[in-house]
Amino acid sequence: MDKTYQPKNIERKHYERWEREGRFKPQGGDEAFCIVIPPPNVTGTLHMGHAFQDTIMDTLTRYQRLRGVNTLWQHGTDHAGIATQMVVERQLNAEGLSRRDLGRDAFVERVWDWKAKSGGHINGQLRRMGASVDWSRERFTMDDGLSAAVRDVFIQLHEEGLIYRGKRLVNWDPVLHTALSDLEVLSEDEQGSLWHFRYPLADDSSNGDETHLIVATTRPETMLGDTAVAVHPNDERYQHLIGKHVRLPIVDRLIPIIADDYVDPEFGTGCVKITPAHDFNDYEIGQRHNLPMINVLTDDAAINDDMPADYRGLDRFDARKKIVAQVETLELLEKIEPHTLKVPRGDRTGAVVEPYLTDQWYVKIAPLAEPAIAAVENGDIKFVPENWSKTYFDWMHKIQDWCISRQLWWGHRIPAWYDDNGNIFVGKDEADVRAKHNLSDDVNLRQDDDVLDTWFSSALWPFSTLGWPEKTQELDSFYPTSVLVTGFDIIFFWVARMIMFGLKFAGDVPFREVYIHGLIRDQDGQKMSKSKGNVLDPIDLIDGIDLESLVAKRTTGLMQPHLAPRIEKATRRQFPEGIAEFGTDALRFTFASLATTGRDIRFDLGRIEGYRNFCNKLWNASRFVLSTTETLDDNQSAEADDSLSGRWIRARFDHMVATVDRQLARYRLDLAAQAIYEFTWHEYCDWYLELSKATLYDDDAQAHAKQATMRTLSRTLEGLLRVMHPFMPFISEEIWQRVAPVAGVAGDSICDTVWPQANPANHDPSVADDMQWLQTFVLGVRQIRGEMDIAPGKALDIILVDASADDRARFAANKKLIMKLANLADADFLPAGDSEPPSATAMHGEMKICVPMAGLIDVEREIERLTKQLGKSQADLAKTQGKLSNASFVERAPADVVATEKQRAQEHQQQIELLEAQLDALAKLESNDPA
RNA sequence: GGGCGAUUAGCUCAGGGGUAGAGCGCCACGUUGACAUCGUGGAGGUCGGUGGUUCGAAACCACCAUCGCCCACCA
Repeated sequence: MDKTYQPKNIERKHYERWEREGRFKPQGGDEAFCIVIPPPNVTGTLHMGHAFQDTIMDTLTRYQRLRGVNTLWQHGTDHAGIATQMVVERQLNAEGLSRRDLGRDAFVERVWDWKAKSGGHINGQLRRMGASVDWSRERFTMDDGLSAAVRDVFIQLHEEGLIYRGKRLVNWDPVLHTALSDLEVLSEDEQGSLWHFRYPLADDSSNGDETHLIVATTRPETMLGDTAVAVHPNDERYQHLIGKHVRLPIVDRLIPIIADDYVDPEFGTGCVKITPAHDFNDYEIGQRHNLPMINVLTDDAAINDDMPADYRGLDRFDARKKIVAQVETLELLEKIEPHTLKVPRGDRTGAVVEPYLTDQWYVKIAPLAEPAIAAVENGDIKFVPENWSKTYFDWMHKIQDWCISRQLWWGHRIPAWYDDNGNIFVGKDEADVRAKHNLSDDVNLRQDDDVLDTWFSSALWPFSTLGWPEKTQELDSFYPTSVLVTGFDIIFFWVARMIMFGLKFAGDVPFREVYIHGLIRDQDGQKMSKSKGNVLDPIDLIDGIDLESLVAKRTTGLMQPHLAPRIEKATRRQFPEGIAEFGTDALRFTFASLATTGRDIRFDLGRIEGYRNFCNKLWNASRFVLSTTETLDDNQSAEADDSLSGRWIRARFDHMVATVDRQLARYRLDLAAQAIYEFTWHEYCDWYLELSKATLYDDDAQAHAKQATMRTLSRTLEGLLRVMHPFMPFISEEIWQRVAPVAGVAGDSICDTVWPQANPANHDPSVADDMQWLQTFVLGVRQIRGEMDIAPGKALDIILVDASADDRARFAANKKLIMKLANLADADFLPAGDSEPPSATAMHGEMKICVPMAGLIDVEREIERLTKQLGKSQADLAKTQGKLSNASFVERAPADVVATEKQRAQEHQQQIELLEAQLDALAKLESNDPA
């Protein structure tokens, strides 16, 4: 083995072999475990969020697989309608073409080409992450099977009246020329203005003094479509005007003054212009009052040809300026106030979205939402952490009908056909429609141009990927799936819709649990984004990247090129040496360690470096184990190490495994990882491995003792590798293949092993006590050494004073171990009657471990050291006595707590006496010292 | 306007009614036969604030402060 851990030498070969040997396929077993991957966009690349999420899913999957459970991690990709179409359109634009130049069929073909060309990229990256998805079952949302599922669902919902077509106000993206669902619209505060316009009262409505009403608006250009002015029904100022009319400026149309509760009399002037075709509230008011709806815009959000000639074809924002100017010219501009308002933008294009009147398809959601709410309420589905269910409920309880049609070309085309009279027929295809409705061939049919929202097919993912609507073996075995691992950002987009559709079509919940993880942010808590230039590529963390390449990567292809210098500067400051190669296992272990219950996760490079070091530690411990084995005979026949340390490490191993089991069951990968780290470094390496040297390097030790030590050393490591494997698949496999033969375990791959089971025989409290005694002894000597700056290489002579029979027995039993770990040259009990030499002292219960000073130790420093300890003991005693002197504590606290406290007081008291005596002796020594 | 979360060591974060934990960083010593991507020892926190519950609160409750996120139609 190399002296240092080199991840790049080991990762690919193992993955290729696992995949070749089909190790990720379901392998039987009565119990089943299934995760469906949240399908990444087919043309996407792996980002930190994916890498994190995939690590969690892979760890859970490999864990279950090792446990002998029939395990499937179902993989696939999403066609991502809008995102993919935009990518390809951008390419076309670069060639000076638009999708309309190509036409629909050619364009869609071109997207398929693009998918074929770049669709595999993220799969390659998933392999680098070690993801053990079953590649043989990979699906794509536009596969034939999945598309058929989409059609079936659409048809059934339509037949049940749960899908309908209607002319409604929708969120219109004027760049993409498509409707968006509410969820695809993001509203941010932006600085705008509130324009106050005077709307003159109609002649018969004014009464001398009163000549106009003042309305306030943030969207002046929509006034062209105003069909009323509304006031609050109880607003005294305007009572007398309700039912009268104003004359709409510019357009010169008479519009009524109506009364509606919606109006807040406190805001602005208490008069609201009503534009039913361009505002969601106004739309509802328009419905209530039977107002006409006047559309003023085109698909591009320019003023349409029904409007006054001066405005036709003007972009909405140019029209706004012109309207304001004209209103001012007409002396109807009361004032302009600065105003902060929410501006709705499309989540993909960033374009300001317009409420726009169009024909769209909708899912009637309430009947689907009801059982979906119940499933979470009654515990059929559990959110982890639990409080996300509240977020889910909040949204589900006020859920609106879902607009599912998109005016795109890339996606599942809506299976609806129209005849020349506008009748709608829904079916699998044209032939099916004709057959179902007895339409003869001379009836002209035209398929709906729209495609479905991508999330419509995503909603079917847990069952469509398993073969639905066919009744497959996979559905039978794996549905409902075990757990969905996802971020909170798509609870509404995806999780809720899967629950609704799963219950409706697959007859059960799609998953038993939903594990919601946090979002990966950068080290400052900023969201990672290209425009901020703070993106880390998981693959760069695995392979490393030099500074120049990193700078180039972060500064090319920016939407706002002017940010490049700033990004470059920040990157050079943060990564003066570029990014080192950490390897997949270190990255995965970092993600596991960060997988806490919080929402945000700051990705700190220090952590991954630490876990790379951890890998190296494991690597070298394994080198030690293997190199030692070489020098020994075959140890297969040897009994396990039955000494104190051997029994102790086995007990600690069991304890660690139990912790990992417990924490994985509750998705606390961080605590599971911590238990592995702690055991590996601080128990196995720091103690057992060092203790083993006392036997292995001891010329006097019996051969069978060495064999036994060797056996426990190698078997513990082998078991540890199995526990590590779900977290760090590569390094565990690499080392396992070398260690397994030594540990007497057969198999070609660590994937063939089974998860370790605790052995109750390993639990012996006396072992823990004895080991604790040994550790305290060694630590006592080390502390003197450390605080006195005695070189670690200097072997010490010590004298043990006031040792009890117990101490003597324990010392005798473990003398060689202690001598080795504390690096002692000699250790003797003080003969009865002798007085102890001047020493630095460690208290071990009632026993004193004395390091004679002779030439080594400074009296003053020892006094200082013990005084510090004394102070601490005194403070502790005071605290304990404070409690014990409190009558109600003694009376009301549980007996065992009081007993513990009493014992503590006694121990502190004893420590204090010993320390005081020792300090006394040192003080005398010092005063006698002529120096 | 509703809802959720956070506030613990210099930094990143666990924990949780019974004497405050980890990793990184820091200080000192050290190249002893797995590992300097290391070893040994050490320093460092009145657990955001104020009240309350309790024998006991960093933990539970209330309020407050600061920060963050989600949802919502105030023109």
